[in-house]
Amino acid sequence: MSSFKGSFNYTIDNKGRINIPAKMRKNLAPEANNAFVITRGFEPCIFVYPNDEWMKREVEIGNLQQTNPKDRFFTRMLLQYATDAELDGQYRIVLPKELIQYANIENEIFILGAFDRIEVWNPNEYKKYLDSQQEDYLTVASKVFDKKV
Amino acid sequence: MSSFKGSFNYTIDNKGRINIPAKMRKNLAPEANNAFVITRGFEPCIFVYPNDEWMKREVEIGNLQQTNPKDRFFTRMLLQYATDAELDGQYRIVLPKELIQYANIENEIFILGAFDRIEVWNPNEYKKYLDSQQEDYLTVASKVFDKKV
DNA sequence: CCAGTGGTGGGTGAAAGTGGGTAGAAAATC
DNA sequence: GATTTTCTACCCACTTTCACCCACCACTGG
Repeated sequence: MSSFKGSFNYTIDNKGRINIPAKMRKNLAPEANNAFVITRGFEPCIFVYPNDEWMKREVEIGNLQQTNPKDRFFTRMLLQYATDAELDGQYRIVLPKELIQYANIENEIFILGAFDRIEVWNPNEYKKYLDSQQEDYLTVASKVFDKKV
Repeated sequence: MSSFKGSFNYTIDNKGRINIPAKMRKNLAPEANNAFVITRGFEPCIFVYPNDEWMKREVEIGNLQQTNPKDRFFTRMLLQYATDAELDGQYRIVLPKELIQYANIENEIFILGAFDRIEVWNPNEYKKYLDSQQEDYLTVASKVFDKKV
């Protein structure tokens, strides 16, 4: 199982390539085969799933009721923007132009390890996102880390 | 299970390396594999979790619902500052620059065993913290030491 | 007083991050 | 269907960073 953490300030070149940080490569499951599925994030950012984790999402999609309009819509949204990608010789992947636009990405990028996926943000968008949230680190951490009673 | 106690006045070198005190190394669980996860503390300090203890935190994160915006926020907050680290040949780990800044660390450090984690402080920040908390010590102590009814 | 462990400092080669050229494939145009 | 244009996968090249190695001193226990 792949599991990512940490954040990195990197750049994207004019071919749309981004480097996958070495520390994240180390946390990549062998089953992922250095392959990823790139898709639209829920916020203005890009989600990069390693293959092994994406497979789990596909199973979920398979369980949806395709006769249910809401389920159909969700399926389309998720799959419409999904692209396969593989690491090149320098451990980079190419992000689709469409998604680069969607995430408002220009030159600087903020790469974030988010457990089962890697997220790619415009650093400013990420700041905006953080500012829009009311809770601070301490509150969040104590909710998740404190022993349950 | 790893469990740490005691405190030590050490130094950090200009490469950001700190020595893990020998006494703490002895309390390191074999399952930790001499590996740690370093992350932001609640106060201006750095938390260093041995791998075995960090895994327990990751289980909590894995239980979050990634379709829920709040849970996504939690995931990001908790993982953003986390970094893997391993002991080098001299039993040291490298602290990320970002966290060194966050904790206001310059040259001298104060290392504190805090049960399931190791904390790294700027000694002055720790003094400040103590001064602000002194009166609470007895309150908490009674929780731990007094006989339960 | 000596040997071994513990803490600190620094040099260096390999790895990581970044940029760009090019040939062959795919697509577009005529 | 031929020709041109656009892409893109695959190289190669450069700079910076960091993991690893070696070295040294201080202290401690026998």
